[in-house]
Amino acid sequence: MPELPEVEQVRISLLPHIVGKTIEKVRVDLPKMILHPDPDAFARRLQGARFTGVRRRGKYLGLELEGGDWLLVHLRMTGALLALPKDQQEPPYTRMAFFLSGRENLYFTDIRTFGVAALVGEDGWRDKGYESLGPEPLEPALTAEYLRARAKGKTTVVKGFILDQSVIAGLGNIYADEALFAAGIRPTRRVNRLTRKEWEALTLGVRAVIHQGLEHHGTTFRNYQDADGKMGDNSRYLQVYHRKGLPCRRCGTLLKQIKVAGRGSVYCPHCQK
DNA sequence: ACTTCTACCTGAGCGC
DNA sequence: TGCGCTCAGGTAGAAG
Repeated sequence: MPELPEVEQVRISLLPHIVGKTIEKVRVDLPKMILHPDPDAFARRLQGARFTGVRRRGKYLGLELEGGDWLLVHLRMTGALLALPKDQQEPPYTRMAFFLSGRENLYFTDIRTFGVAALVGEDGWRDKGYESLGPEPLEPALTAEYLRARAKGKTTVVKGFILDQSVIAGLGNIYADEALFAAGIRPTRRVNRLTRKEWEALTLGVRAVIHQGLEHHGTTFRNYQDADGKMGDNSRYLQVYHRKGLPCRRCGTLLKQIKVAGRGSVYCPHCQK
């Protein structure tokens, strides 16, 4: 569920709860979510470790540990990291619990169980998805020229292209639709048919919608919440996502929803060409 | 190599 | 109320 702005909000809200805290014990309830090492070694190696920071890359979180190891986390569709007082009941759908020094514990909850975690350290293990991430939307490396070059020789639809995490890190279905609306480009357009001008508009659109999402602490529709259980308020500012059949905020035309690259996609038939 | 489809899960919302 | 169906903010791997 969470895309870049939501994951960034999780990162920020997590910091005061875990930095400086020691992991006294780890309980893994859903072994398949641990990518590396095996769940027993995972829990054992984390025991006694201390959190020193939290970083984000695309939709991945890196929970940094003293000594250089770090915990790679991807929330996928419905994952959440929640910090709660020890005397409070564990949240529903808890898949993993970190019992910390101090007054709180950290819970990895996940309804659909797609979320994953891994311990990354000296043993050289790498996560493929993480390693192949493209540039961050707000970094200077994301330019129209870069996108055009990456699209060279491809014929795929632009919606699928910008959802590809190796092209741009962090866009998901919401912000992809929003970026395409901002750029005036239909999600079904083929990347080999986009003009330079459109690549420019798309680059600006991606930056703008991600920036806006960050400002509003992310978008919440159903499951997403930050480490304090708070919701983002960006949904109020969305132009197309979840607005099928409603009038375009720019021109009044009724917004359409179609399936593109396997994902529900909303667009304005008048504003997007 | 590229593109599209399917699977992985659970729950919410819809029509009947 | 309840059943069956579709859809959901993601991505890896298979199939074409």
